[in-house]
Amino acid sequence: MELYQLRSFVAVADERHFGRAANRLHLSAAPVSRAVRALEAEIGSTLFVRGAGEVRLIEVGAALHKRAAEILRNAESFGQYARELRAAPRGPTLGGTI
Amino acid sequence: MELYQLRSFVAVADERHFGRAANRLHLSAAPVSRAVRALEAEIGSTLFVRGAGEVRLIEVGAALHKRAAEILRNAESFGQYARELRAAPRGPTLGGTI
DNA sequence: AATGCTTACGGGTCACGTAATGATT
DNA sequence: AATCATTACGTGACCCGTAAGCATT
Repeated sequence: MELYQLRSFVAVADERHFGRAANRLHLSAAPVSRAVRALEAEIGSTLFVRGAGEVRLIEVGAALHKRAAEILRNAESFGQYARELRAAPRGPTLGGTI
Repeated sequence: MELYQLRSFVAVADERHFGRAANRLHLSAAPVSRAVRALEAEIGSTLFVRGAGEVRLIEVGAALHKRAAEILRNAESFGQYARELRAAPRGPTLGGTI
């Protein structure tokens, strides 16, 4: 499992549409579909029902959506925090000079 | 930023040694070094001091280590939770039949 | 000289985009 | 017919391992 798969999963879950999810990720629809398929294969269960002109989360997918979104938020927060620390890299190295 | 980079970062931080981190990840030392280097480049700051026969986290690295480990734990938990849900996929689809 | 991190190099995997296909309205 | 997800196909990026380089002890 990799973050790019979770990004596609969450984007589709939010947009309820593979095309819009792809636009949001600056990708074409094909890799988004593949990423979700790969995640579903790894999990062993589908996450969406595709049909009726709508993409909808099934129960398993809805439960995992919250967790996936949390992981992505943490990952984004990680990068943001890192940049903040870089802006203020005051203080000695851990354990003193090496 | 991708999970494989965080895996290398956390492994090196835990082991304080690129070689042992590589063994733990079933990789050679080279890709571990590259993954950490890439993360450091993306962040804009080094994370370790290499030298004196020891690898040690600097302050920035220590702060990010905790966050990175948490992300990896969440990612692992995600997979585990997914398998649990697959084992008991009872219940209707969200919003009823499509 | 020995240990260990890093960089160079070549190869194989895989994620991407375009285009064709299938399914549904 | 139109829309949309999926699959096929070729290409480019990139991650990996091996090997050479460099620093420190």
